[in-house]
Amino acid sequence: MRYADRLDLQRYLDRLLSRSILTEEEQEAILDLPCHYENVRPNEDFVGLGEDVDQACLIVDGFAGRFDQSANGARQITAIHVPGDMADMHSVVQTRTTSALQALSLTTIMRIPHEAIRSAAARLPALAEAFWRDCMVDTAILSQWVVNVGRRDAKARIGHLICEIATRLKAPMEEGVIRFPFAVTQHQLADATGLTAVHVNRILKALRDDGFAEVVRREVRILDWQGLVEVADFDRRYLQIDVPPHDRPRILAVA
Amino acid sequence: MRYADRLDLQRYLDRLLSRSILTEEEQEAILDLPCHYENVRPNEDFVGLGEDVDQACLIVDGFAGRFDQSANGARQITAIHVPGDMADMHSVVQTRTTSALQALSLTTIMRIPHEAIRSAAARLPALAEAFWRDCMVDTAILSQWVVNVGRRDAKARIGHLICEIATRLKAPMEEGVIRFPFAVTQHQLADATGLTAVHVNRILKALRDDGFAEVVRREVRILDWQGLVEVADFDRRYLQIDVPPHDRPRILAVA
DNA sequence: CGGAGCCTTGACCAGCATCAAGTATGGTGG
DNA sequence: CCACCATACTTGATGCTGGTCAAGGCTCCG
Repeated sequence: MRYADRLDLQRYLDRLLSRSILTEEEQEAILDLPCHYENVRPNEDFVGLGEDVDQACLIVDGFAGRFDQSANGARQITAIHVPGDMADMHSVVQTRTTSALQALSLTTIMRIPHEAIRSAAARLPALAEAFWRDCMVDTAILSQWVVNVGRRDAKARIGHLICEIATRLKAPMEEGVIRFPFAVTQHQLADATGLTAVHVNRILKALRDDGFAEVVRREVRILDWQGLVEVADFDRRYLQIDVPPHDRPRILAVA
Repeated sequence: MRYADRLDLQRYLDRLLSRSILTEEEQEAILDLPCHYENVRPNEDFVGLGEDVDQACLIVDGFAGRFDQSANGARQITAIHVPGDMADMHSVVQTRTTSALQALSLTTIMRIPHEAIRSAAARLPALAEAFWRDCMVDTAILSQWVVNVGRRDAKARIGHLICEIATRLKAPMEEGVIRFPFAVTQHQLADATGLTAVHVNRILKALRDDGFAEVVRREVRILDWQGLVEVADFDRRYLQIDVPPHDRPRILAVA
């Protein structure tokens, strides 16, 4: 498995480079991070709530959810992480977790010791800046989730989530249809949108009947992207994908 | 006004010090930040949506809301900032705003040029770390807001917000009652909790009738803290106030 | 003393939750 | 290859939480 490391880290590096400017040396430091792989079964926590962690997790394959619990037992997913996401980079500066990370489907993760991330960030402060910036994109996404559950009706909530994931995965359109694997249950969709599984089922049916999108066998198919974007009130700018280079600030001058 | 600067910056520094370890030199750099004051009237934006900003805003007095808009015109407040908060420190690494900042009541802010913050962070990387960490606390709060609007009923939502603000303000208890000024309208409370102003009014009445808390003339009075905490499902740990020093990681060794 | 904004209350309604029962689907062991 | 089981999905009936619409009252300020 050792050979795969750099390929998977490269995907994370590409993510960083889409928003930050890094020198050769800085890029190399990312690719040299030590790590080890782990497979996580569906509904299994790989980071617990309230734990002290000393590793960060990169999603290699599958989907992970960030779970926040309310005391009455109701679960709420506050983020969905896709391959290439560093799901808890923030743990580097905040080791005590305030939410749990759970695999939504069979998921492969890479654990990277904080120690290695910290020493790289200390040696090359521009890396710390890139990490910080990436965390803030997650925050912008989270902010939109508050809007989603706070102000949109059920159809728009589900539609918005589908649009968001499709955009983050850069799912391509083929013959007018956007497809991507999305192995999450309707119950998990409900936990992400603040609805019940029964109502999610009805809404998916409505989206299918209206010809917007359908979820069949763990795969999403968007049949009418423009229409879905409209009912979902989706505006991709908050995701900050493809920030033009001249809009990428750098605290430290390029060496 | 020049003399007041350091006092107001000291409040922000105290905030940083409660979660990060900073040397004398680093602390001095915070207190030396240049800034200028500004008064903002209620419902006035002091940072617009989609703008490119080159200053960060510290709340000196009053309350500010972070507004995210959905296309159909429904407003959602995604964060409330209290005095001592740097409301948009994240703009240092992300200059294009994805949400607006608006004064909820008559508010005094301090604008601090990014240029000064960046040069301090570049010279003293531990400051960048402290800023990053503080941003992540805001993210943890945001995450709880998703739970709030997604999974709690109206009474718990309002209760939780009141508990959160009381805790962040460190409002003291006097004769069994916790009081603090909270000059926001019921309409703004509705925007923060994903409810309507009419329903907020009814819920406030219910909280009053139940003897938990009341909002009179722009002041909150919590009569039964334990009871309110219980109906609101409030657990203050996520706010990360008073992190013990040994739980404050530092990427860079103390000089 | 008048007006604007905010608060309050009532009547009615809709979106989503809840409860319940039945149907696919996929994995496992024989 | 099939029988079985667990999990997920589907659908219907019913009701509650919170939205909508409307009208009137309070408070502060000029």
